[in-house]
Amino acid sequence: MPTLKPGYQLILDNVAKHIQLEKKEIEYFIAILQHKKIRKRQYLLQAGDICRYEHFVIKGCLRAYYVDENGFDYIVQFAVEDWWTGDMASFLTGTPATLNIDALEDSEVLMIEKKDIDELFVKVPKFERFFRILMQNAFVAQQQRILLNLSKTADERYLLFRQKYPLLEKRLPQHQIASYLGITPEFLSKIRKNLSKKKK
Amino acid sequence: MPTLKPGYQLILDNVAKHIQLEKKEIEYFIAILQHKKIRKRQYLLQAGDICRYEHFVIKGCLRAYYVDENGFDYIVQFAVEDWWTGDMASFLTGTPATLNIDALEDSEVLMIEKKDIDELFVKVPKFERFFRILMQNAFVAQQQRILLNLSKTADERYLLFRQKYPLLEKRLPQHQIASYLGITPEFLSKIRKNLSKKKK
DNA sequence: CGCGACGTTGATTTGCCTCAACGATTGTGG
DNA sequence: CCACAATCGTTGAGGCAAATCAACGTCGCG
Repeated sequence: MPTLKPGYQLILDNVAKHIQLEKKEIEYFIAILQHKKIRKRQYLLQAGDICRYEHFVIKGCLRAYYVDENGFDYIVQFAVEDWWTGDMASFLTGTPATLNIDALEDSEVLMIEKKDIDELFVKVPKFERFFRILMQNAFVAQQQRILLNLSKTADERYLLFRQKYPLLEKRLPQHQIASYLGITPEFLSKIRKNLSKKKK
Repeated sequence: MPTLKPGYQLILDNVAKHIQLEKKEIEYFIAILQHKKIRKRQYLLQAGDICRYEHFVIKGCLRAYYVDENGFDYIVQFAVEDWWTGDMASFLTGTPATLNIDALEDSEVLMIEKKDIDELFVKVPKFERFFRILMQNAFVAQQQRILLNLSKTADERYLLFRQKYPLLEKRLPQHQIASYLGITPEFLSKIRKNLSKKKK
């Protein structure tokens, strides 16, 4: 096989974690991928638009977030290299997105259009399995997050976040983490101050 | 076709919402279902055990919940007729469950064992699609719940819960709803008092 | 340079919890 | 069938976690 551009290798490896593809299937899959670069602060999706793609990040970092009526935003997901993102509700039903997705760094994604995925499911049913497994894992992770939000205090959640995503913790501005944890940036600052005190 | 017991018709209708089955496939599917009755207060699954089944509720009402180190419990899901439940993390990985599931009313479920589901996916690949869609919908619902927990106050969440699940709101004891919403029963009581005041 | 993004700190307020006491209802064993 | 306990909801006093608001320091960058 000719060597692929690095991003494409990343998505093939991602797929290969759950299903094995034939050469022909790989070619077909690669052919429906669309490559896109997004500059820092640029939108990949805006609330109100219809989300017609699933996105796989091959470079950089994105955030998916909801903006409430008062203009506050709440991050539902970060997506760095090797992660999938999108507004699933909008994608599935074709209704306007409630989420915004934008880039926190200059980024690149591979996108699959809905009609191509639907066709992919028919032509290569193994992908039904792949996305089922993807969704199951996401489901478990989200359930975990719901439980943490219900049962833990802010500093516990922050510590667990650091533990689970040490790389993200270093890579992201603090106020983005605060938004993900559901607390104010000021309060996160105070939490960190307390923690550094305790360490001594 | 001979008429089926009512619970079986319910699950077939549930499946039929997303995939169409041949007669043979229906028979095969029905054959792997296991029927079980659970009395009120009885466990369907206890934390620490391994969850080997997916459960479909055909009668009654169950709750899936996590108990923290201090003995407080947090409800992650209610399941009434026509809903699926289980501890997905345990089911997928074969590790001990972190969730408990028990019956809030005398209930009945149809269960599918993991090995039978795995075989089902191979013999009737359409079920990959079915569970993919099921998971996608669950994913969207959970994401919604995360957003509500992050962005809304307790009374807003309560009102939205009533709006979304009016039947559950009538059927469940208040303190179970409080646990689902992530507030204390006392505080829910005060919320309700305020709301009834405002209505006048 | 100057401005905007980011983080910190302190004073004050508030949403929700804790604890305790008290009815109402349910259910259960004697 | 009654007595008593357990479950469920309500109410109030007090406390704490986290939000709000405002001021200020520090970068990085156009």
